Amino acid sequence: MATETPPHWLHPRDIAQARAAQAEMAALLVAEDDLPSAPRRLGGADVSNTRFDPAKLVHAALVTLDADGAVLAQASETRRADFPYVPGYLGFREVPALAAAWSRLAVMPDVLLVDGQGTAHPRGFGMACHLGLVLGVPTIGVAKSLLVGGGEPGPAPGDTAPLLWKGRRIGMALRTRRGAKPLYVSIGHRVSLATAVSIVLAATGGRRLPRPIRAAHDAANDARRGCQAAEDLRSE
DNA sequence: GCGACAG
DNA sequence: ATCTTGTCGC
Repeated sequence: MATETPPHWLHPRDIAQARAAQAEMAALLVAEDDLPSAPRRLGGADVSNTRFDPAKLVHAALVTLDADGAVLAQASETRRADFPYVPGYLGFREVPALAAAWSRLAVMPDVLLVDGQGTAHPRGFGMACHLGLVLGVPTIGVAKSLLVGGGEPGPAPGDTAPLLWKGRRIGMALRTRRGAKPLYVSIGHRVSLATAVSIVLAATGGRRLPRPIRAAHDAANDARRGCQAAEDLRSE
């Protein structure tokens, strides 16, 4: 797995090359469990953006939580996005910064929950797959809305419904909280869908989003605000 | 050709 | 993703 990373896997010159890179990478994904058994250290990954930002900065953050949900470590990386936001190619915009942050994370998690799709993607290669493959780490895609496909779970927490697209099961729609929109869980890398759903559900502290995702979101926002504060001081 | 479209 | 207060409901 974690061998070398061809340049175009992180920095394709255009959409055509990005699409080809996704096909190359998708062929290397592992869809079976290849991670420690519980209790596990769960990681979270997310990116924050500033609207109308001419510098096009992406603030990426990673966090590692212990079995009780306490933050054991966190790392963030801010850099200019060298790829635009294009639905279906989010990995090329966010993975480079996340990978940089990963190298500075003091405590490695056993599995990483990524804010975005895994295999619930037009070509079966969402950003959770992208990040997992580049890092060689088990990842789970946790999306708040759909990119492709559909599926409506029952109203009770824990209810699921297959996320179907073109006759294929690409993930699972999961109700994590009554009255809240479902989450769309899919495989990233080195984990099975059943395990992914189990982990996400267990990490929900009565909230809609699993703890690692919330913590990563907070960390990414902190990184963004920190940069904003620095910019403000510079211009005064 | 007409919509849809993770973050 | 981001801009934002109050407000409805458990």
